[in-house]
Amino acid sequence: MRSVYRRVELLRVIAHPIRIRILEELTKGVKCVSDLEKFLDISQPNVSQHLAILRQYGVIDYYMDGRLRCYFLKDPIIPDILEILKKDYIEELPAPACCPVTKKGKYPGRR
Amino acid sequence: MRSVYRRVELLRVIAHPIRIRILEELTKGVKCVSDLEKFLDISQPNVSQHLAILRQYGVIDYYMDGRLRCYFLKDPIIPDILEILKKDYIEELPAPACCPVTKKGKYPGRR
DNA sequence: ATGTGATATTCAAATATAATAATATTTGCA
DNA sequence: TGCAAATATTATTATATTTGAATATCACAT
Repeated sequence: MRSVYRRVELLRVIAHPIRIRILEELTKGVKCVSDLEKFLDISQPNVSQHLAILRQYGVIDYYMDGRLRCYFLKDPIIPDILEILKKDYIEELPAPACCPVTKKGKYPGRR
Repeated sequence: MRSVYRRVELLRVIAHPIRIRILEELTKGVKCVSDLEKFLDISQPNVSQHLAILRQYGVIDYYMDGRLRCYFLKDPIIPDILEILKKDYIEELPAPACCPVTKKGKYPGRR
């Protein structure tokens, strides 16, 4: 069982609007830098910077096709996370049984 | 279907080692600030700051029990994310069929 | 070998985030 | 009413992240 805390780093890397868009795009298939550049509508160096970060943490990788760098998803956690982010949660979690009551002795395991 | 990008903000909020620990602890049940303070072994104001951030984004909420603020999980996405973070992924994603080949015409949907 | 297209790297400036220290607020109780 | 426990808020400082601009690299074609 992998430590959750080693994965927090991964979350930080994913938790950026541009990088999430890159990852979503890559779930659809291989993309080269200039395609991502058009899709994201940001500067080429900035695309490369984000790709470098994602690659540095093992989230993505690439292969060469001529002079194109073809990036693809590598970390299998990504599709799972993206799926959860898309999921529609309508209900909040059930509040603890004691919740609405503001009296003593209602905090389980204390007092 | 909720927008992924509204959720990126949520990811950013979660993607912090202390806040992840708080959330993990809260999956086990209601906790008050001083209990979290002991558990996390950081200053009380810092605990409150992290709790404030989590609450601000609707991730957690609290009820009062005497002078205790009893915090609990509110956003139902949290247990799902924590579960995925704990999951043990052994295999990388299958590389694209063209991957090892470094020749022209291997980038699907291009050239 | 040289030029060009595709992409990466580096640096600096702007901005955001985190932790610490100090102080304030709130609540129950004597 | 006034004190103390529990918690929140604010300001400050330190650090990290993001972006843009400029430049460098690398691979192929000529």
